[in-house]
This record gives sequence, C-alpha cells and structure tokens, in this order.
Amino acid sequence: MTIVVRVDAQLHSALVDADRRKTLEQTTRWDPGEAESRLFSAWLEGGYFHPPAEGTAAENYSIAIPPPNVTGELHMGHALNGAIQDALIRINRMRGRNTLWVLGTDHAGIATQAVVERELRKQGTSRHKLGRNAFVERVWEWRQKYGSRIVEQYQRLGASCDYERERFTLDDGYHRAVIEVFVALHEKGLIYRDNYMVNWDPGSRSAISELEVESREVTDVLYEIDYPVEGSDEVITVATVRPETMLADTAVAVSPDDDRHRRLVGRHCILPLVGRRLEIIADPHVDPEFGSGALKVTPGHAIEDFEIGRRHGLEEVTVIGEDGRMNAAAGERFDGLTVDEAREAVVAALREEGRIRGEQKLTHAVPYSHRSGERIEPLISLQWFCRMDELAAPAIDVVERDEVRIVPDNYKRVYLEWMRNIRPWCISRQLWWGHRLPVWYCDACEETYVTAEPPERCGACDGPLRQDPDVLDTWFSSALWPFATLGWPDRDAPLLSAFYPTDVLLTARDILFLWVARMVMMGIEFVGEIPFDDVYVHSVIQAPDGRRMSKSLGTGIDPLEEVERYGADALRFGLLAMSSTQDVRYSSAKVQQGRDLANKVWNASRLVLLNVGEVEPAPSPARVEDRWILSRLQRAIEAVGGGIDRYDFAHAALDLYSFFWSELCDWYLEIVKPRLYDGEREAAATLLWVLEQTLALAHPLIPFVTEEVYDYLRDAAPGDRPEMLVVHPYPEVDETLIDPEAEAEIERSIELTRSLRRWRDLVGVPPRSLLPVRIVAAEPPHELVSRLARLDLDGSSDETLATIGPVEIVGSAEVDPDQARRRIAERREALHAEVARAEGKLSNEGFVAKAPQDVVDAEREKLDRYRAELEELG
RNA sequence: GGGCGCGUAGCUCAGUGGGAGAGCGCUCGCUUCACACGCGAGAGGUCGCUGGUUCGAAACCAGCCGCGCCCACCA
Repeated sequence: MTIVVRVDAQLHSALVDADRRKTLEQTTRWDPGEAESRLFSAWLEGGYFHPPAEGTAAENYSIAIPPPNVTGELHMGHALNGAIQDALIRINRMRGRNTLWVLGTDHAGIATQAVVERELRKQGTSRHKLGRNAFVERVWEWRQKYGSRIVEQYQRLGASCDYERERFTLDDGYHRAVIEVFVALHEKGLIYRDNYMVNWDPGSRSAISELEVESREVTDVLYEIDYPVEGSDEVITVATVRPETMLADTAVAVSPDDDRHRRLVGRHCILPLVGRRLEIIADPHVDPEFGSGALKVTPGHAIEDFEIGRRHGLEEVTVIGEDGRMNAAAGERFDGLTVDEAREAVVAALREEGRIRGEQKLTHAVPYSHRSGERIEPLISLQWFCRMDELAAPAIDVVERDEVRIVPDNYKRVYLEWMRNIRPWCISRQLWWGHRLPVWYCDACEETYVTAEPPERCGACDGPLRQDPDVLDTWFSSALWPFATLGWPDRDAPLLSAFYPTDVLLTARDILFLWVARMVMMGIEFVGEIPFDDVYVHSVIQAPDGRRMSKSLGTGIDPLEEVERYGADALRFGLLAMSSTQDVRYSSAKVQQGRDLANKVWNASRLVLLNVGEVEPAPSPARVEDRWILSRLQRAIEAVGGGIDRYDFAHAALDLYSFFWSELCDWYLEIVKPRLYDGEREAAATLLWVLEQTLALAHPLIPFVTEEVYDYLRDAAPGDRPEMLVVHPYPEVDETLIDPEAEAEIERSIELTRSLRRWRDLVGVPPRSLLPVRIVAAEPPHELVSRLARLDLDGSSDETLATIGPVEIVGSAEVDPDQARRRIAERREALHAEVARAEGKLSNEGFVAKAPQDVVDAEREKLDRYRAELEELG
C-alpha cells in the first residue's frame, strides 16, 4: 500500500511571491471575468498582434477578416468565424511566423443608410430634408459613435487581430483603390452603362444585384384573363399573378410548337382597359402546358418578358415607378395607386368587363430584397454594369487547378458552376452612403467623363460637369478587401509585399459568390495574384431548435452573453467543438464543456504548480508512466496541431479535451501524485514539461486560461522562456518520445484498474475500504492498480472469489457473496458470447482466407484471451 | 426543374469496410487534502426503411421515406 506523504508544498515550490501563491492556493475556480480583459490588454501592450511589414508573403502568415458591417453586432456566426481565424493566427504566430490578421469593417451601404435613416425619422427629419452632404456627414458621425462596437466585441473573444491597422471600406486609401479599379475596368470596356432590366428594391429605392435577391414561396391568385382577338369573336386567354402589369403589355406570346394557337401567330389582340393592339408572337420560352399556353408579355416589368421583348423588338412600356406606385402611363384611373391597390382596381375593372375567365391559387417562388425584405419590382432602368466573363476566366482556372483550394471540395463545384454561368453585375446603387461613382456628365453636350480626377469644366463645350449621384454596390469595394487593406493601389506598399497573397479565407457558404468569387477575380486582375491559397467553408450556426438564428425570429443567442456566462475560452471551445462543414445547432452544452475544461486546466495547474520544487521543466522518463504520458502527449500534439492545420477544429478541440481530462488528469496526475508530494525531481520536471507543452498546445483554442497559468508557470519554473505564451513555440511531435510499449503497458494497467473498480462497485465494496487480493502472476501489476483500485495486496483468506487478470480477489467481510456470484455468472455469460462470436468468425473459411492477416491474428488472440479468462473463472 | 447535404443513445453530434463512440441528460455511490464547473461506477442504440456488393456494411452501391440548404425565367 502506498501511503501518501504530504510535505508542505510551500517548502517546495519556487513560487516565491507570497501574494501570488496565496491567489493560486485559494482560487479553486477559474474566473474568466477579470482575467480576460487584463490578459487581453497585456497582449495588446506587448505588440504581439502588430507584426512588422517585413519578409515575404510566402514566409509570413496572414488572414484578412471578413469585414463585419459597421452597423453590426457580433453574432454567433462572427464568433465561430473569429474563433477559427484566431486559432489559425495564434498557432502560426507561435510557430514563429510573422503573422498578420487584418481587421476592418464594411461600410455596408444599404444596411447603414437604413439605420441612420431610421434614426432621422425618429428625430422627425429625413435624409431628403438634410440633403446629401449633410446626410453623409451624419452617417460618418454615427459610424464614429457606434460603428466600432463590433471591433470591441471581437476583443472580448480574444481575437488577435492587428488593431493598430484597422481599415474601413470607405477610408481614404480604400476609396483610392475603389476608384482606380472602377476607372481601369471602364477603360478596359468591362464597365458600361446600360438601360436594362434590374431588380428594383422599393424598400431601399435602389437597384440591387441578383445575389441580393432571395426567393420566397408565396401563394398568389393566378388570374386568367381573356384578350379579344382583333377582327373575330375569339379570345386568347392569358394567365398572370400580377394583373396590374397588364397595363404595360406589348404582346402575347405562344409556343412555336403549340398547334392550338399556331393560326393566331401574326394576328393581333386588343388589350382590355387600354385598347392597345398587341401582336401575337411565337417564342420558345412559352410553355404550352402552362395555363392556356398563352403568355402576356410585359417587357417593362418582368425579366423573362424583357428578354422576349428584346428578341422580338417589342415596345417597353413602364407603368410602375421607382417609388412602387403606378405612373401616368398606367392611365388616369390607376395613376398614383400603389401596386397592391392597382391590382385590386385592375381586377375589378376587368371583372366589370367580363374579362376574368377564372382564378386559382398558385404557390410559386417570388423574389424579395435580401436587405429591405420587400418584394422586388423588376424595372427597366439606366444603370452601370460590370461584365464578368472576362474576369471570371482566370478565376475559374485557378480553382480548377487548386491554386485556390476550396475546402470542402464540393463547394469547388458550386463555385465553378456559378462562375461558368456568370452574368453581368449591376454595380450602381441609388444610395448616398458609399463610394460615389467617378463619373461626370456634361448636360450641355452629353459628354461623359470616367476618371479619378475630373476636369473643372467640360473639355468639349466648356459646360459645367455634374457627378453621377449613384454609389457603388458595397460588394464592389469588398471584392478588393485582401489587397486594398494592405496598401494597394500603392504597388510598393510594404504590407502588400509582406502579406499578399493571404493564406486562407474563412467564411460560411452564404457569401461564396457575393464575396469570395469576386475577390478571386479582382485579386488576379489587379495584383496579378490570387488573394488566398485556401478557402475554408465552415458551419452556419443554427438556433438550438434548428431554425435560423435571427433577432427578428427571437432565435438569436448573443455570443457576448455567453462570454459573460461561461467565459471567452468556453465559447471559443464550444463553437469550435460543434463546428464542421455542415450546419450545426447551437449547443450551450458544448460551451459548458469548454468552461469545465478551462476550470480543469486551472485546477490541474494549481496542483502541479503548488507542488513542484525548483526544477526545470524537462522530459525525464524515469518510469513507464512518464514514458506513457510523454508518448500520449505526442499523439495529442499530432491530433490538436494537425487538426487545426487540417481545418478540423472540432476534432482538435475534442482531442485536446480528452487528452487533458482523461489522460493527463484522470490518470497521470493520479499516478504521479505520491511522487510529486514526495518531492521527486524527475516527476516534477516531467510534469512541468508536460504542463508547459499542453498549455502551448491548447493556447490557440483557449488562449486566456492558458496564458494566465503560463504566467504562474514562468514564476515557478526556472529557465528562459518567452514572456507570454502567445509567442511561446508551438509544440511539435518528437518522434523519439513516442513509446508504443509504454502506451500498451499503462493501457493494460488502466483496463485492469477499471475492471477491479467495476467489481468493487457492483459487488458492494464500500469506496473507502481496501479490497483484499492476492497476486497470481509472476509480474505484479503496476503500483497504480493497487492504489487506484484500493487493493490490499496481503489478502489472506483461502477463498478465491474471482480472478481478474493477474489479481485474485479473496473472500472478505465486505463482499456480498451473492453479488459476487452473480457478477461472475454475468461475466462468464459475456465471455461465452464473445468466444462464440470469435469462433464463428474464425470457422468461416471466407474470413480466414480473405481477411487481412493481422485482422485474423487479432481475432485469434482475442479468442485465446477470452478462453483463458473463462478458464480462470472456473 | 437541377444540384448539394443530412437521418447513429432521451438531446447535440463524432465515427465512413473488421467487435457501436463523446459531451450533456439519466441511475447508483463518494465532502478521497487540484477541481462538486469534481471523483468512481452504471443503464441506455434492429446506426431511417428495403434490396444489393463483400468472408464481413453504421460505413460502399441502388431504390424508397423524412428533413434541410443552394441554384433556376413556367407566367
């Protein structure tokens, strides 16, 4: 029996500062609240997050953060995205690479303008009352006041961004980049102005791009309307869910393959209410199976109809204005009505004329504005577009060749599919907040200037110039993010040569096209190099019930409240542990697991630091258990560090947890405690070494608690080491410390201990009492077995109750013989089943002949073992 | 309509060709001097269904059922 001799720890530890020792002794719970802000400030002051602009991009490591909206609040998606990036940034910084995490925010045109406009409304004013300059001024003020809140929120997470180089997609340098790109693409002929069908968002009163449109399932009434055919009693019936648009009809189309209508092609019908003559045309777009097989063509108000119209040279009539109301072209009866009012009025009018043949419900996909949530109104308008095919070609190449590697690779196909079918991008927005187009018009002679620096007056007629009022789509500037933040358009910018291309881009899948694809195109076009080597597409975090996390649904969970409750380490750990490439439901259980781990790290470290003497941490494998833990540590280094490198964060986090908790705490600490209390130097050296390595290993995932403990470890252990863990070398696998024999031996001892504990528990031996046993093997089991299973090796009774491996349990007063017999019977039954299973397998000729030799051997070994144990049990 | 993904313990999820795993929850027992955010032990699963491939399938293939997402111009 081992007797634990407890020497007063104070004599041993090198932790000399009495106050700090006291803190360590008395703080039995890790309290993140105070420590996190203090540690974060220390990192900032140490300048660890602010790398010099030195070296090459190949040597250095960099990530550009997906810039959150200035209006934004940190949500779970940001928190996961940030936890992942910080893990990568920290592991690479610890590996000694010059590491930059570019931070910044996005001006988010529509969203920000909407927020400030809402505020103005509350104050009883509006942007129109203020005027453009004053309004833009107000938005800047707003941004100054509230805009950087999200940056502070990233700090709460522990994100090690370079806060001294924060950028904004509307700052001066960035603006220069945007203007240069616009002018260059215009000169190349890729940017042009055109009258074209756009997705008009009545909510923001602006055109938006197709990617900002989301479709929703809506049930509408499908009206069937009779249009009389000119010069006959016949009618041709068309179907529509938007009867009000009939006022802008300029043709009726049928399928060229439709026998029913063929004879009408080329004739005309009369548009009810309006009286316009509409030609009946044949167009392959029309599905003869749908409705009556005839389609009313409204080139002014439907995308498909617009295309049919262009094919046939139809007139384009516009009856709905940009304000979402009917205009004069709709006729006196309808002018000024909202679209909904007009629909009712038109239906009523048609009904009166007996033109409505039928109505039925129709559920179909309808476009809505992603931002304002209003139904999209397709309108023809004069906008600026960017032709994408030419830019897309090289961006397709680099992904096909895996120069830009998209992980997981099923998104590679999605990306390529989209890029190969890319359409022109409508880049102008009718907003005030954003990059104003570098375009000037001369109203006198219709001259247009596209340039960064316009002349004072028109060069042709000396007339005054007027700048285009529109601003650019927010994503136009976001597309330049990886290089515009590094100093471009200054080609010699030191940051650019040190950190471009960046190493990886982390994102959820929702902005793959909106943002990622466009960065690839712009990076190649303007810097001549891809913007990042890897794109890792991570989870979307859903609410615990599987719905979207959203404020308006009331399903959102505030990451900062979780930080408040459990600590930043806990939230980071939890998010990483639940992350994958799939959508995952948020689980606060995982966050609690993270909190528990942080607490465990703190307490296990207290045990070590308060009980080691003044020894230098070093692997000193005096005994098999030391060789075991050192070997297991190497496996953990592979699993955790390798996991982060492979973007497999969930396994990295959970493998760290199980190494730390199960192997280091549950077993190794329990095994070495007596040696530690005895003041054995080898044990202390190994323990300190393992602790230091493990702190470093865990730091990218749970930076705060590890940094705090490291600070105590620096005090306690002699030797030169970095001031802070944030720049401590990251552990690398040391092959010479991998020791399969030691692993197997301790593994056996652990199994044996478990068997004996199980026996004790099921047979009713009280936890406190020792179990009398005899050792029946030549080699006695490891000391840990008798101590941790609480055995009395001097068992003297003659009666043997059971044999468990090399241990024979002998009779004693505390063992209930009935329970013991039942246990043995159960065990025997289990063994019989195992033997039968193994025998069955081995008597299968196919198995023996075709299965790999080592599988067959392993099966034989198992069978032997089961038979032997069965024999022991009698 | 096209594409992608998911269905494994009560819950959230790992596991992708050789005896079903984790965390939480649950049951029993422990104030064992690092930690009750703890320690020890335990119960709980025809791995959605049906076929197929294989000596062997939770995993590979096909079909079906259920759920989710993305893309798409049937009004």
